[in-house]
Amino acid sequence: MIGFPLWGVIWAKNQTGYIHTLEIYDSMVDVLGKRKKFCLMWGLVKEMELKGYISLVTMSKVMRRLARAGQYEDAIEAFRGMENFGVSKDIEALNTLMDALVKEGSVEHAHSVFMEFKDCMPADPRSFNILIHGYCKARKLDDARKIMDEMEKHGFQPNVVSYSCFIESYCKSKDFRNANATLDEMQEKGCKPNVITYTIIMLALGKAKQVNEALEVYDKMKRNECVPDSSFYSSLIYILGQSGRLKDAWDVFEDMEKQGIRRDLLTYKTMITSACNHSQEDNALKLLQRMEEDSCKPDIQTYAPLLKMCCKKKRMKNGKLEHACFFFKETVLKGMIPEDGTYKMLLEVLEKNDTTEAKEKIQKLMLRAKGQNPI
DNA sequence: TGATCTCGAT
Repeated sequence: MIGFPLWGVIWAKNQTGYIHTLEIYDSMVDVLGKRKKFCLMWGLVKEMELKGYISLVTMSKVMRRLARAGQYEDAIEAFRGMENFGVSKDIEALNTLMDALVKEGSVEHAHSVFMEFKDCMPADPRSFNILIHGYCKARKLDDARKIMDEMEKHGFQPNVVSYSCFIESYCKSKDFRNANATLDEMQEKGCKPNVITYTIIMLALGKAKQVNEALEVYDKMKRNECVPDSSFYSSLIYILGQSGRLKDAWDVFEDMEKQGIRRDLLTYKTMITSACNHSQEDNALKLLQRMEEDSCKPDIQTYAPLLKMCCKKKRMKNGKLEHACFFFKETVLKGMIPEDGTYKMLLEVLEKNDTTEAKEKIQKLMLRAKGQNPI
């Protein structure tokens, strides 16, 4: 019924810890959907139905995968037939469908399905925000505003999420004047911006090379007694690193502990990338060690900048080359596939240095990485 | 809990 590699995935997941049978089934549905094996996916859903295993989580995976494949109508059909599988077709389920349609690129389908069902299930603030998000993402601000008016007509005040969507849209088009105007407007209406709102503006300003303005957002946030989180700090470190203020980036990184904010994978990745971009190899390596001690598991993007930094040095000394090979090996041993570009770069350097043995090792590792990958 | 996220070179 189900191919062998899929069981490999389940087995691998089980190795990482206890998973409830239900979760195993749900993740199988997700994997089949990811591979676009929709016939098998539906077969599994039917099997789950007999065992009474289907929940909204299952159906949301089904709808999300169908939407991702561009099969929007099929995703909507899955919602229509949801009750046949014993999952209630309520506003929560509709919101899940709309969210999947919006995130996979069709706010139009989300809107039409909303119009179809709004009379039989009362919309909640989330329903409206999902559509506002969709239209803002598609840069259709007039449509987003119409949804916001509709939201108010239904007796819901636009909240921090609604406003943040508009702010993000303005930021994407570098219209910081309107982004700030919206920030003022929401406060006038008694809606407090939160850490996500501030992160959106600060990061956008930083990316637009307006570093001082970005740091002003940080001050504004502190004045409004909004507490930063690890995502916010990661964005701040990113901006400081990008603008060449590596010392400040390090200060923020070290300060997090004092503020009682845990450094997560993103924080480490950002700091490692900053260190690599400034060719601080030793510090980058120390960070890698520190993150392991901090029980933070590196992923493929953690090694990419390290590998790149090592390969970049055209006339690489032996020590550096060893490091590069080490990062490559770590990537593969952790079950990830190094990027093709990095792979070619490393091979090129090894060739120049006339190290055939190491080159063969890397080639073998790459084969292993590709063969090991079940998806 | 609906909104943010580090992927660079073109």
